[in-house]
Amino acid sequence: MNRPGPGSAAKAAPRDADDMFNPVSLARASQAIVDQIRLLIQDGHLTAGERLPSERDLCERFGVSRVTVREALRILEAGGLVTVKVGARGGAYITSPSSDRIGRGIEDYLTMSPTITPAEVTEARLILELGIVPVVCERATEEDIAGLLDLCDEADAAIAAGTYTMEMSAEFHIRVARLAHNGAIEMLLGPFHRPMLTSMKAAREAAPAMGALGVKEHRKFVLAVRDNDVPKATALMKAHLERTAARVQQRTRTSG
Amino acid sequence: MNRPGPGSAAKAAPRDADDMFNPVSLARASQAIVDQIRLLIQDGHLTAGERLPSERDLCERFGVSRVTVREALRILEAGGLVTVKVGARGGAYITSPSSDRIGRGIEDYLTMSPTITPAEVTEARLILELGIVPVVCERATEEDIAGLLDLCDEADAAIAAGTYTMEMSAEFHIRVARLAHNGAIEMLLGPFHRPMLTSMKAAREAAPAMGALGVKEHRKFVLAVRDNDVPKATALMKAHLERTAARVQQRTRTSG
DNA sequence: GGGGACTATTGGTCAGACCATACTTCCACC
DNA sequence: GGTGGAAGTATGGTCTGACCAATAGTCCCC
Repeated sequence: MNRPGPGSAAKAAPRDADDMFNPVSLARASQAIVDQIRLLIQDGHLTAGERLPSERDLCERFGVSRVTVREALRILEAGGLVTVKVGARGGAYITSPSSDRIGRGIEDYLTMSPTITPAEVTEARLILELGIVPVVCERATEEDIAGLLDLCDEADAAIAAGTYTMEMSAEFHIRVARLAHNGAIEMLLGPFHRPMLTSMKAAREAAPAMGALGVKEHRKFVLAVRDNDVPKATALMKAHLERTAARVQQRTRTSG
Repeated sequence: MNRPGPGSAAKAAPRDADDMFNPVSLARASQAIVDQIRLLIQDGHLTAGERLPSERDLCERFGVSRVTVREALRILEAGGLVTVKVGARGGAYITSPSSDRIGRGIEDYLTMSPTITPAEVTEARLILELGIVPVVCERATEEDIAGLLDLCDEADAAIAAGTYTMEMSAEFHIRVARLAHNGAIEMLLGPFHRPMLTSMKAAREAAPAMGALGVKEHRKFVLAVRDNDVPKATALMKAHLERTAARVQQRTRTSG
């Protein structure tokens, strides 16, 4: 492998006037590789399940060292575009981003972006959870309803035993979201629950009786869904979420 | 630095019974570092703007080589948790994930997940865009309305000149989303437009007159928002989006 | 014919080195 | 004394060559 100077490998290497003007390559070689592979995936030249050449192969093809290739793979892996397996027949396999991975990204954003207030997060969640109610009413099956009611029963038992947690409440909402039978919605809504949880845990300890009320509201909502009563179900969910939101807001003193 | 064998640096190194049972460390040292730093950020020990030690410092602290530290930084960078600057006073700075970065992740997911059909994406978009209408009506200022009307004028002119593109349509919807004045919603809704675009571009060429109708609908929607007529604005947007969705569905032959 | 050892492939890591970049300091010159 | 450029320094970006660890396939022996 020719070596035009380690640090300038990512550069244009303006050897002469012939290839002097076309380059404008990125600052980082690894990023350039990521962009290339990313494009190949988007254009369908690489599809899920396919296997990239080995790292040592990619080195030669891209004309960079293994370190650089590996950094590119780490970036792609972090984005959920490939998964890397070790051992013979191992390597980087093209894969579809998973809901979990994207969800964690959204979660990070909701949690740590300074420009987003808890009030905004709550509002966004409200819009999503209310928006799916018609879809949920339309698509919920008998088993779905029964499953939700079982969950309510468990929650009641937990409250009686004093073991009810916010996780169980979140579980209910996640299950409801799943009834929309829409992966995109499930992916968008999932990340909202974990951050909520942390900010609500303390609140619940201050007012443990609220949990019982929450479960009551959950149950009434399920019954409305069973009756296919969209307006009632929407109103119930709205009241439930807004009451919850008020508690969060009370604690976190948001500016919104 | 002691060197217990390169490949086993990430392992538990079960030297004797004393520390034999606590480990269960990750397969990859770089991932372990990512998890550690991630936790520090979440727990507030590292806040946005702070600077991590230099790569060479981190090597010593974690007891790994620079390659490993760098891979960890690439992963964190891909997740938008740090940005790396070069030169003196450079290094890894803790940063909040940007809307763009997360948006691209969502976009990847919507585009490439095999479990998500175009119909689901369309439905999710419908729920979001309809859900924000009340908020938009409530918060839109005079300038906001004027800006949207200007955009409609430009679109009309472009149609007359035959230069109207789907990008301009998407721009309208993005601007509307921004009127919700909610960063979370903007972040969630943004990624929906680019994938739509690609699947709609061809459709428009098949029916160029549709563009004019779309702009008409845009304008009527803006006027409804100006009048604070939530039901009317919602109905208009619903009809507009469903007509668009029908076109997409017609082309992509989704199973949903 | 089946099970275990061997081998090849491939990712994971290390060590040390060099270059490119950007900030800091300081000195010479005006 | 102020200013602009030159040298110094800290830091990321990359390269090289090597070894270890994990895994799948193969082959040999029982």
